[in-house]
Amino acid sequence: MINITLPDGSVRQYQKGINSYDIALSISEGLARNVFAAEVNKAMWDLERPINNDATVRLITWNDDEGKDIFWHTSAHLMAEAIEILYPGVKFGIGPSIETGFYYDVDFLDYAISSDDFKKIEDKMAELVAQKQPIVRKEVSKAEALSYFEKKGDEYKVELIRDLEDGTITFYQSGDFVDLCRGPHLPNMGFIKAIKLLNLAGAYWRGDEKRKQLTRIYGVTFPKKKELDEYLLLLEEAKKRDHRKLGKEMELFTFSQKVGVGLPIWLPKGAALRERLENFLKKVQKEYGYQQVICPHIGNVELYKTSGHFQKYGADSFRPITTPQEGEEFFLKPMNCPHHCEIYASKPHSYKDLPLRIAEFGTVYRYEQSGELHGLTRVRGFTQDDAHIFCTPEQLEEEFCKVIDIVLYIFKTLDFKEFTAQISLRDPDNKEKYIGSDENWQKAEDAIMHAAKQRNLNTTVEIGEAAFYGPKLDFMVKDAIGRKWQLGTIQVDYNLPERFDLEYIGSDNLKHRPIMIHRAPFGSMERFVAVLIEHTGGNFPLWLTPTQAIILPISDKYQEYAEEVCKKLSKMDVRVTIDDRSEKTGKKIRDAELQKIPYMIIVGEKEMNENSVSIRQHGVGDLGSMTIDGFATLINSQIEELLSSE
RNA sequence: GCCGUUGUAGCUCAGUGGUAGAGCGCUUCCUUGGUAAGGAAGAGGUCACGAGUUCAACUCUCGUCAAUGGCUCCA
Repeated sequence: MINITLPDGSVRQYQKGINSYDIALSISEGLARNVFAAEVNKAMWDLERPINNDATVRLITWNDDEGKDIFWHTSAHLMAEAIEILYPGVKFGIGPSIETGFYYDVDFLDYAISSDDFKKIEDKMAELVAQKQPIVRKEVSKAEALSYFEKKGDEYKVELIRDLEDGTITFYQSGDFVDLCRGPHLPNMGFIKAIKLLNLAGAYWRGDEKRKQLTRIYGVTFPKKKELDEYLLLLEEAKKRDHRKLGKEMELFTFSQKVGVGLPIWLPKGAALRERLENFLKKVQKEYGYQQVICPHIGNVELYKTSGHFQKYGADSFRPITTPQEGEEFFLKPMNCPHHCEIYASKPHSYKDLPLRIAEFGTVYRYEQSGELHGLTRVRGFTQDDAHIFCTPEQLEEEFCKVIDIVLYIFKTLDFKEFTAQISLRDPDNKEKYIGSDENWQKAEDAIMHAAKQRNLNTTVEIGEAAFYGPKLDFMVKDAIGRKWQLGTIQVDYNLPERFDLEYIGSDNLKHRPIMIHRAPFGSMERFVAVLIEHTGGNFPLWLTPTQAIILPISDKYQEYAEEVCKKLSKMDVRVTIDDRSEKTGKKIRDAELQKIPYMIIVGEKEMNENSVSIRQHGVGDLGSMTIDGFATLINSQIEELLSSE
């Protein structure tokens, strides 16, 4: 007999050699039906693998993250099996599960494959599911593994096996399809009740753009049809919120081929929205002791040689601008930091001047490969809500905390409720990738960790993701439908102060090197507005939205009164327009609702006589009538309440 | 940059080797209507661009550009 410890701490006795399925069955039949695999002494095991010693066992179902991982990983095998049957001779790369679903990289040889083939593959997968094929694990020696795939002619698997250690290699077989795989897997394919192949893309073998490009097929599966339907609905919802679509519909921004790809053009409504965001941040920053500066859009090549950016990125930048006579070279500004370093260097500093916080909405230009461009989130010209803080080592942590406070205030104001802070540290085994002394790195990393802890941030740590000049903290927010976006960033930099030879006189009357903090709470205006559009679905908060209210006269007879109301409200800082078309009220309401305008003001005979307005709220309905002043107060107090809730 | 897909009216999209279509929007007229679509008429297109095949190309082929889904990249 062996002792099995379950997650609730209870210990049960079983015959030696029992498997996790039978353990599940001994608990309940329902559990046994739903269990995929088990965590045995912290390792993931297949259900049917016998347990011969005392162990701690956690049964894994769909409700566990590991369960989804197993489910989708098995689904990748299922798809590969179907593909192998339909396209004999194809070769397989890797086929992992991903955050939602799975993919498999396939070398389709001479087969021409397109999304039209998905139906065929899905049908074959369903057919295999109906057979409830068992998935069988087999331990093989490295020699056996190599010989199998060499014989099969699959050089990708052979390459993978070469990197593995003998004695750790397992195969998984379903039907005639055999794959190199660590597992674990579902006990059989019968669990996979709903299948959808989503898209198809090129993907380099092992992510190396010099190597062969395989065809990657993405798919998603679920244990219940209903869950697939819900997922597809979510995709629909995401499509509706797409900032590129809404940005066009709401006339916020546009692109022009003649102006150039990846160069967003802000239309009046979008520009006004952006300006409100900028003013909001400027006001906050002023309270935190920042000073605004303005720098030119180009910089002499020497500036970037000093900063080191020329050496690192010069070849991948827009080509330099040269003067016709003197042969000077300028680069379009790809970041604001070197300019700001020169501002610091423009006069001597005492420790009493620090921290110096200089801020700029700085427009920068970066060459991005054409295939990278995406709406407002990846562009070639954008404006950073940038600032650089020059401080003493003693001030670093406090300054860092203050930046976190600004970011938290912004998130709160803009209703981003869920977020995590990703702390990127350097890879200690790869120190040559970074510059600066161990001591400084240690100090900077400690400062970030302490600051994050002090502000109670929910953090994740990524080793090796630091910038080459220092560690950083990036905020990842979850939007209203659960998608993750990277927004603000805070970085600690020991490098640029060194390169620009920046210094201050300390209390000891000696020269010291300041530390620089780079920070952009929004990231960039473009990216932030894009995320805001997708987060709100275009229903911006009242203080930001382009049009806060629209006046709908019941008929042309009340046009004059409508104009009077419009004038009065505008004077009280309400952004209001009039729908003066000769349409019925129902039509005007419908259009205003579709335009996502927060308030509709209906005026007719009754309102004109009473000198009042009838209000309808977007997505809510009729709010009844009130005075014009009353409505302006309603709107302005709502905004005030939100913006003063620090 | 690489692989796949797409490109028809301002927008969303049908369509065919033989004179270019719908809905919405726009203009004009009728209607003056009280909380999600009143009616009629009209304007609007080098079918992304360039070559080729053909008696004939928006349609087929090739190329270019752009958008798009990924990959790689992201100071």
